[in-house]
Order: sequence, then structure tokens, then C-alpha cells
Amino acid sequence: MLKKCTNCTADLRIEDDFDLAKIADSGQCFRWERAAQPACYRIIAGADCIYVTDLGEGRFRFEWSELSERDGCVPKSEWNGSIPKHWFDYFDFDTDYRSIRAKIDPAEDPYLWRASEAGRGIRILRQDPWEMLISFIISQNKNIPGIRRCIEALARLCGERRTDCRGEEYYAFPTPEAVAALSEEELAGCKLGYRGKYVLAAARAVLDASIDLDSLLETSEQETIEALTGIYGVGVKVANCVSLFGLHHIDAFPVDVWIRRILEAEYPGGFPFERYHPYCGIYQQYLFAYARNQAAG
DNA sequence: AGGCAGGCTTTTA
DNA sequence: TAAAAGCCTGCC
Repeated sequence: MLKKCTNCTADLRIEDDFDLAKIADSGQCFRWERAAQPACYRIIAGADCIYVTDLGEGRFRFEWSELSERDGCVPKSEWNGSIPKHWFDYFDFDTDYRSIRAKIDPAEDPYLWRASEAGRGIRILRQDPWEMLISFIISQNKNIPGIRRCIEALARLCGERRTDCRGEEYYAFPTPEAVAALSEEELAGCKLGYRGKYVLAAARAVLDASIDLDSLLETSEQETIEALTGIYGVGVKVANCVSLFGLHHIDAFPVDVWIRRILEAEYPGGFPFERYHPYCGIYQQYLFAYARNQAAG
């Protein structure tokens, strides 16, 4: 395998929902950052990095490095169209979000319909389950800027230092091995507070195979939640976030403080999970973003 | 048994 | 100063 780095660029037309700013602010990903140029984001996912620029009129430019030191070069046979399948899957481009939004009846559920209109452009990314596990353990009782800071500090502490396709440095999300090797003193610099011991416990659980995240891709929703909540520091809410964002169980429905307020105010009879099966997680994301944006004014 | 109050680290607004 | 994509422990 050649260690020669090839920088790749592809312009794609995305017909379906795809709004970079809305996804970046949606609270499902914490390592999207605005790049210097307008309408451009640098996205770090696992060990890899990609730039995406909104060119307008549904066209997007993708810029990535073909070489992944962790995975080797991605052969063209594993591309999907003009970008690697790895990235195509990350953005969940196989799923038609417009049709999923269209299932909402504005007369039957006007609140969710308004939320989905406001949230048009959001997608549920297919992110790495280990990265989601650690990210959402860190998220508890923190707001989103604080979560980003902690994750970045952890990546700088024990993630692999790399160079992206524009020659900028970044730090890969740390491996379970790297996290489990940390002492509590080393981890203290990340300012995780009481969550630090949860992060270490999760890394050890993954390493000693008391939890097998990849196997949960095939597991029922209930079994998945039970397995995840068996990890010290993981409750029902975090387990649902890992299920939705890391395992792409798009029926998972994390209930946090924002969603609880919405359910109390707008769904006094209970949220109609049966009606919205198997897309509850996507609708949850519209509700979450809507509530936060209403609060922000 | 299962539900509930209190505590937990730190940052943000 | 209160709140933040919560969870654990101990008490009843």
C-alpha cells in the first residue's frame, strides 16, 4: 500500500435535504467547525477529515485526503460515485429525508410539521459508535460549547496527530486503547469533572469486550439500550443518543431536558411513537433543533 | 421493588 | 447565579 497522499475533490449535486449549518448546530456532532472560507465546514469524524463547501443551488464541494493512515488508501472500487463510500455513508446519502418529512401531516401534528419545516436540511449522520459513546457521556449536564471543548481536549491529549488535505493539523478521535491507558490525573486536564471516571470505565468496557458496540448494529432497540446502560455512567438518555447517532437506529428517541419540555407542552397525551415508527429519531431531531432555536430567539 | 432527592465538575450566558 | 442533549448513590 503506497503511503502517497492524494488530495481529492469532488463536486456533487445533492437533491435531498443537506444543510451544513443546521447539521453542525444540531447537537449530534461536535467536531464540525466553520472553515475560513464562507459556507465551508471542516469535519473530523473518527480518524478522518473532510471539507464540505456549500456552492449554492444544491451543489457541494467535498475535499478529502485519499490516504487514511489508519485504514490505508481507499480503492476506487470502494467509492460510491465520486466520493468514497465511507463518506457517502457518513452523510447518510442513501436515505431520502424529504420523503420522511413528507410523512408528517400538518393538520394532524402541526407542531412537528413546523419543526420539520424549520429543520429541513438536517440529516442523521452515521457516526462511529465508540466516538458517540464517549461524546454523549461527556455531554451530560453540559451545553454544546462545553462538550466541544472537552472532546477537543481529549483528542489533543491522546488522539493521533494528523494533517488534513489542506495541510492543516488535526487530532483523530482517540482509540479505546489510548483512552483506557490514561490515568485520572492525565484526564483531569480535559476538565471532564465527574464524567472522567465514566469515560475511563467505558473505554475499559470496550477493551475488555464486556460491551461489543459493533454487534449492537444488529440488535433490537431494547437490547441495545440494555447493553449500553450496563456501562457505568451511561443512562437511558445517553444510550439512546448512542443508538441514534452511532448505531443509526433511527427510531431511537433520546429524551433530554428540551424534549421533555416539548412533550409536556405539546404532547400531553404522550408522543405518538407508533404513528412515527420507524423514524422517531429523525423527528426527535427536528423537535430538538426547533426547541433550541426558539429559545435562542 | 422501584421511585425520588441530593450531589456531582465545569462552563456558559 | 442558574442552567446545561444526566447519572449514581442512598434512602424510603
